[in-house]
Amino acid sequence: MPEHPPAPARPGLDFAAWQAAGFDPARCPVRNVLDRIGDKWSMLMLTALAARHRRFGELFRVMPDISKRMLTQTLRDLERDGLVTRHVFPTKPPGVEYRLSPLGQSVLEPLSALVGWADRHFPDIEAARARFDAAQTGQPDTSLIEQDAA
Amino acid sequence: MPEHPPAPARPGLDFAAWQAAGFDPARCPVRNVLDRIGDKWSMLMLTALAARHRRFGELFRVMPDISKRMLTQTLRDLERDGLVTRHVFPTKPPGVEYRLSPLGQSVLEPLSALVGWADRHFPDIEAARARFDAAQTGQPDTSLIEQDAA
DNA sequence: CGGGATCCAGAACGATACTG
DNA sequence: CAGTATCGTTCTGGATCCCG
Repeated sequence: MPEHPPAPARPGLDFAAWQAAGFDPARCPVRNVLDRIGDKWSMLMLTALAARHRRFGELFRVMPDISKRMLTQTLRDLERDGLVTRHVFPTKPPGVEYRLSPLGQSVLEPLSALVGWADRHFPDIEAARARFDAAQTGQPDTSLIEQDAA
Repeated sequence: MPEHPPAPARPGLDFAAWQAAGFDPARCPVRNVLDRIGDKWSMLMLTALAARHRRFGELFRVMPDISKRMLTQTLRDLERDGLVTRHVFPTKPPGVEYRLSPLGQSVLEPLSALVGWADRHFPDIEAARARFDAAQTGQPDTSLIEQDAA
């Protein structure tokens, strides 16, 4: 395999125009959204709430290794961003239920695309990591040095 | 049940089956992938390389507020995972060029879906944040307390 | 049961200086 | 030009205790 062309500018992607427009580092939507769902638990939380609403305690069973602190905080943050709604039942021991809002439902679609990609290509990534790490401990493998500049 | 249905289990989403299968917390593909592109710069880096390959110095211009350290580290991590490839030209001052690998190209599609969602719904999120923060500083707004348990 | 408050360890990140 | 090395800071998240 010689090498892939210098990036064919795939159709349907407006990345070029998007980032060439010169974004403001601070109020970039991608930053804002990624800072939310990019943390350790938010994405898992959204998938946990995708099928149906859950009680606080239920979420512990679904997410085995989360701490109570992070469970609360993640839910608060998602609630603040309008992705989940909180419903309190003033019963004997109080019960609290969390649901995805319509906005939260709408993020499931792009999210499922990413999850699907992760599932399909995770073996590739693991293989790439193994190759890379092996190349570091062994000889540097200079086979991909180019011969001429652009 | 008078309120909106308990999550209609949207078509095309296998979240229920996926997370109900009882994932292993450690080797969960989502965790692994999110730990990579979920950091501060990886996603921006991928979009910067989407249109065409770039030199190291070019990436500074595209990403105004990244530090040299993080630029290097992010590129290394992406290279390790096989998403970008590194091409060295042994010219007078050495030149290094970064490209998306085929694997890296393939992630642009789910990524663009997420970026598109972020762009479209960012106003909604900002509005939700404003509402939430206003409710905290003002009176707690108990209007959404339910009247009966499940 | 469903939290909040506090403390602390480690990871992520930025700034700076030095190198081939 | 394209990094590496080191340091210091900030941020994240886990543990623990307390409360209605």
